[in-house]
Amino acid sequence: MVLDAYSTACRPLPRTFYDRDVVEVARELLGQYLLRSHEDGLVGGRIVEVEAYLGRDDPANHAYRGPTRRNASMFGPPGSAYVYAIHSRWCLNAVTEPPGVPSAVLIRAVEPLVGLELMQRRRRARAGSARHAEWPPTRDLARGPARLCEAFAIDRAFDGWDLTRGEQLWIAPGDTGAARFEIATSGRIGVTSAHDAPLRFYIADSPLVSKR
DNA sequence: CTACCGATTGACT
DNA sequence: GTCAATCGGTAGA
Repeated sequence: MVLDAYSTACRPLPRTFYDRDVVEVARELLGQYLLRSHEDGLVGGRIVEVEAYLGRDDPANHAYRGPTRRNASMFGPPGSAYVYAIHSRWCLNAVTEPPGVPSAVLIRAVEPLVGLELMQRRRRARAGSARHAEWPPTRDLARGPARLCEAFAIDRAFDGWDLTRGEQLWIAPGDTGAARFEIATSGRIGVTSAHDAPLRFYIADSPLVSKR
């Protein structure tokens, strides 16, 4: 029945999902669905690329030197969002492990599935008008952590948001049965320290990851 | 208050 | 592959 399928697909992952080792959560977030409801409409897609930021001894983590105003939500409960700005753009993380442990998973790329037109309108709105009508191509709508936030209308207002509420912004179970896809691993993108730590994970055969 | 820098992107060679 | 726009966060005077 359609409604059953819809409500199942939209039920948020529980807090226990996030209350585990950050690397474990990062790998298991691959294949789950990121959803965003808004008065303008619903957008959603499959998470295909993530990075883990460790709660201890990770110099690339924003919380490495202790709590600040910006990283406060990383110290909050598992299942919270940590949204930060870089170069005038927003990026989304899911906070993991018990409160006080500042670990989080950066969502780096989503395969757009629902609300493609709305995503494109939002992306074009920021980029301005001097562009070809086909821009951006569907595969680029949410490929990259800041593009994804643009397409999903995620900004500072969602810093600290409870992703387990199932409202406005949440993550729902996806197509994650064992052996559905292979997970590839690499160093994290863009970081200036701990560049080689194997903490980036992506769906191996996806053409939608932000870099190869 | 000022100075520096970045978990990025888009344009360009 | 290279490079700069652009601005919030942070550290330090």
